[in-house]
Amino acid sequence: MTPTTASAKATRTKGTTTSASKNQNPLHTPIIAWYEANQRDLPWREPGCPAWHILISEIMLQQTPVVRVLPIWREWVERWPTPADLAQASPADIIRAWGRLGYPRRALRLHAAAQAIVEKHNGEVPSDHAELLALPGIGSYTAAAVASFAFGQRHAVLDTNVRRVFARTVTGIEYPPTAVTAAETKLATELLPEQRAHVWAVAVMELGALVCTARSPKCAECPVSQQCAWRLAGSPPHTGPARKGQAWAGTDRQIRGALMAALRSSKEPLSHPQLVIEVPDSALRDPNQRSRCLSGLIEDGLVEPLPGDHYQLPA
DNA sequence: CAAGCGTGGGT
DNA sequence: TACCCAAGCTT
Repeated sequence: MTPTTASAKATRTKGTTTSASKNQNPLHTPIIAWYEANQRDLPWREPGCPAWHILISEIMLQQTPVVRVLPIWREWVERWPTPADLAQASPADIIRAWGRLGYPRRALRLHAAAQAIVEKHNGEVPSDHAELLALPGIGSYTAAAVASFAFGQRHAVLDTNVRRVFARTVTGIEYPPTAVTAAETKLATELLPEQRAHVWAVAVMELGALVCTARSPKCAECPVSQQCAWRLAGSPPHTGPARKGQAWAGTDRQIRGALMAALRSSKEPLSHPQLVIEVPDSALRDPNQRSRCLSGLIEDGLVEPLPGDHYQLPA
């Protein structure tokens, strides 16, 4: 690995007025201490891990569990160690290497991000939050995460884990709102310590991932259970509308997944009849849905149509 | 801005 | 067994 980055590049200047121990919210010390003792040994957290490799991990981890990301991430950083390497790869290779991680449009966006990094940033992952945010597939969370974890900067990193930890410990509710609210962003910003904010960010995330979990939180192991507003309120259950689960059976999403799985595993272009065999019964009975999904995949750049009603992954 | 977008393990 | 949900982004 080429250590082009790391916390050493922290752009923030060191403490000015307040000392680290003074005037900070009471969650900081116990959560960071807990993190130092309990953090997982993840490869993208190793010192000197290149910003590009960290960026890859963040994209892969969007809505995807760590255990599923690990082997694919290792394959990618070895195969495409720099943005320039990925920028030159073919979509078909990238989509196949993405495997069954899910949401394959992420792979395409990462490809596009690599090309933008080559063309606009001289092949180096930008450290500026706004420049990160402008890259394809990078939104508010990922921009803050890369700026924090790859460059040691100070940003409010608000992912689903952090939102849940703050909802419970500070706001006193079991689950955060469906969508990120201005109040949550404000709170996360206010809680940001002056020093080592990137450590605070990853520590809160880790606490949410390992202890303050969505279901069956391990409060007995929590370093801040004694000051958790939700616990102190008697752990009241979530009120309000039930969070709607994602439909799956019979949806376009299922059909798209089946079509992509068929095309990934085939070395040759597939005819339309061959594709039909691969999709679930629900779509067999609905040619409209099939064609809609295929068109959508082509529109997304995930499938390339060939003459004679054949299809393949984009060359 | 709510809906759409994959996949598979946990409970 | 059926949900639930996992380091979100885009339109």
